[in-house]
Amino acid sequence: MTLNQLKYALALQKHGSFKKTAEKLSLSQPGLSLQIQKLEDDIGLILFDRSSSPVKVTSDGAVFLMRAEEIVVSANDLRQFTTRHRNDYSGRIVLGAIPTLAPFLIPLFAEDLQQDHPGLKLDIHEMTTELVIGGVRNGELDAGLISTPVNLFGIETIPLFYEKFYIYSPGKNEKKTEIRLKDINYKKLWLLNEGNCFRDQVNNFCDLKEIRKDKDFVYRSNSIDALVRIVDSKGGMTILPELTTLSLALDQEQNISPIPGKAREIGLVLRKNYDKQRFILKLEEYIKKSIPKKMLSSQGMEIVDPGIRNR
Amino acid sequence: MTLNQLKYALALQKHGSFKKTAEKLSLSQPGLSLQIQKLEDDIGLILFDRSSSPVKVTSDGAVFLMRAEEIVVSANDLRQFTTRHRNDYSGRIVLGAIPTLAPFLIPLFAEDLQQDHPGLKLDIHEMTTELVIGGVRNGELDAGLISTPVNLFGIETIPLFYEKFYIYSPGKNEKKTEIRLKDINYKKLWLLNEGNCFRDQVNNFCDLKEIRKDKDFVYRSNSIDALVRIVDSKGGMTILPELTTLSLALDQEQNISPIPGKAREIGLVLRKNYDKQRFILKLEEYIKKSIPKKMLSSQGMEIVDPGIRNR
DNA sequence: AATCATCATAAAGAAAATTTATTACTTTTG
DNA sequence: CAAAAGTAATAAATTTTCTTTATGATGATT
Repeated sequence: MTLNQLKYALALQKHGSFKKTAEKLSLSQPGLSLQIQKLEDDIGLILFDRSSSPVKVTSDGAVFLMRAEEIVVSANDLRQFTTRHRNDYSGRIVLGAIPTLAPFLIPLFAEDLQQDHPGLKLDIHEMTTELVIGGVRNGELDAGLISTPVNLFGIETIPLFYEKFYIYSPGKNEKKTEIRLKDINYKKLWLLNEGNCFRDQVNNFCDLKEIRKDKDFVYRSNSIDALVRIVDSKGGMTILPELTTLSLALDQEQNISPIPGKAREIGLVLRKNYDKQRFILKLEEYIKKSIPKKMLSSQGMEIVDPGIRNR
Repeated sequence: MTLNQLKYALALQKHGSFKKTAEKLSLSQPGLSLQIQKLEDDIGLILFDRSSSPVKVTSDGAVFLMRAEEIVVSANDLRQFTTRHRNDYSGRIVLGAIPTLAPFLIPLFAEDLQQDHPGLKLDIHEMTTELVIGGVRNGELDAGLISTPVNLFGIETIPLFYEKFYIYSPGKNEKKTEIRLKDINYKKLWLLNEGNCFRDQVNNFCDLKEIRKDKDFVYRSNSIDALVRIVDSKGGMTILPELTTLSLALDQEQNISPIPGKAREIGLVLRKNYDKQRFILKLEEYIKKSIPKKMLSSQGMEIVDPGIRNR
């Protein structure tokens, strides 16, 4: 007794002829005939009296088909429900994101996403990479936005886009072209607090040991914005990820120059086989839609390792 | 989305592990895995989170499976209903039967049938073959008990058993062995009224033209019993079908001798593909059960044609 | 780290559904 | 009454689907 057999029998009841019904079902006449026979055989009752034309439902058949119809209707309802539900993203996504990314990325897509899916609540927490991963692991977070690659047990990564590194140094900047790493004046370099993976990544291509520990002014921050403000007022330079530069004021934009050949990868992390995977894929879609297209590929640049140790 | 897939998914929800569930379903683990994947693919929702052990139902899955369960339960109910209904023979069967058969056959099985199926009402009408066939054709009768074979459009025949012919002639019967046809004394032969197929059949092997029309006593009857009673009182002889002889009194049994090599076939007739076929098959079962076993086969005897003209 | 357990994937095999061709009945028509 | 037409059943072949065996990947346990 299969759902199809029930559907066939109901159609036959409705149309009254094997031939016509088979056509309606886009099925051959023997195909229908055989399935009806199989059903009758299975349930041990004769459903149709084929002697008359149109085919007549037997008394047994009438009772059976009444109940069969309920089942088929329920099944159709359920199918409808799934297609509706498939496009329904009502719910809450709790997201962890690193501070060098969140304030610049979230505004790019949050508006559109909420417009298209009003039922979807985004709950975003700024935190370090380590905390993001911990949160994803223990289920406090539905997903994380961090610099990848990571290779951890039970964690799945979806790469999103690639950010070049920029030097920000205001004032008398002679050549607005690409700057070479050796041009960096470590004595005047301001960087994020330790614990930020962005600082670790910078350490991959700058020798931060050169930074003088005996500066007369120290400012510890996890915020890129704060850093820029410091540089603007006190001079010197800092290093910015690409997304940051998109929201700079016009006069500030004068002060940036790209560091060639290197980029960090930004990705979504989540538990493997995750419950709300469907939601996260929707998130991915909207993030990618909001990012400048050229940032979606690494364009052959070296991906700077975020230095997340395994396990 | 098939009933089986829904059943599988529900079982998986219940048991929490693909391996265990597959065992319970007597299915291989990949078999189950594949079917679940197919279902998820079909409905476009992920039902199970395989990352944890035991496997966990997703939020989407929980809603889906709740509704799926209703469907599966309904389907199981329907199946139960059919098996119960299959053994339920409540209803009425309207049966036409020829007078040379009905009074001797019906008592043999009616008791048992009604005992086993108290809901079944037998409604039996004695009538000629012609009327039986007409009644079956136009639906007034559910089936008929007549002497077969018949070969008529829209009429199906189920052969039941074979009756030998007996000569009944009381008194000074010398040889109780088989009698030869030429021994028949036509002047003393009593027969049924015209219109009875039994008379027609006798006509097949006796020359009824020999019967004197100018008898001084004429008795027209459709009843075998009446005939026997006449013969008992007035002498002479008659011809009886085999079933009749089963209910003769002991002293009457002395008076019978079989006519060798000839028999009439008794069968059920009904409309082809008939609504209540199931009931008729049950009837067949009980009739055959009640008849002496040797009568169930024709044993190489010539089947005397009941002379039913086609169409 | 090595073993164990569980699920996914691939390929082969078995079973079921479906199709085309044909036959058997009836009904309709000439 | 016979020939033609229409409808469903049956047979055989084909396609599709389900299921199994074998294997690989991943995460938990020791």
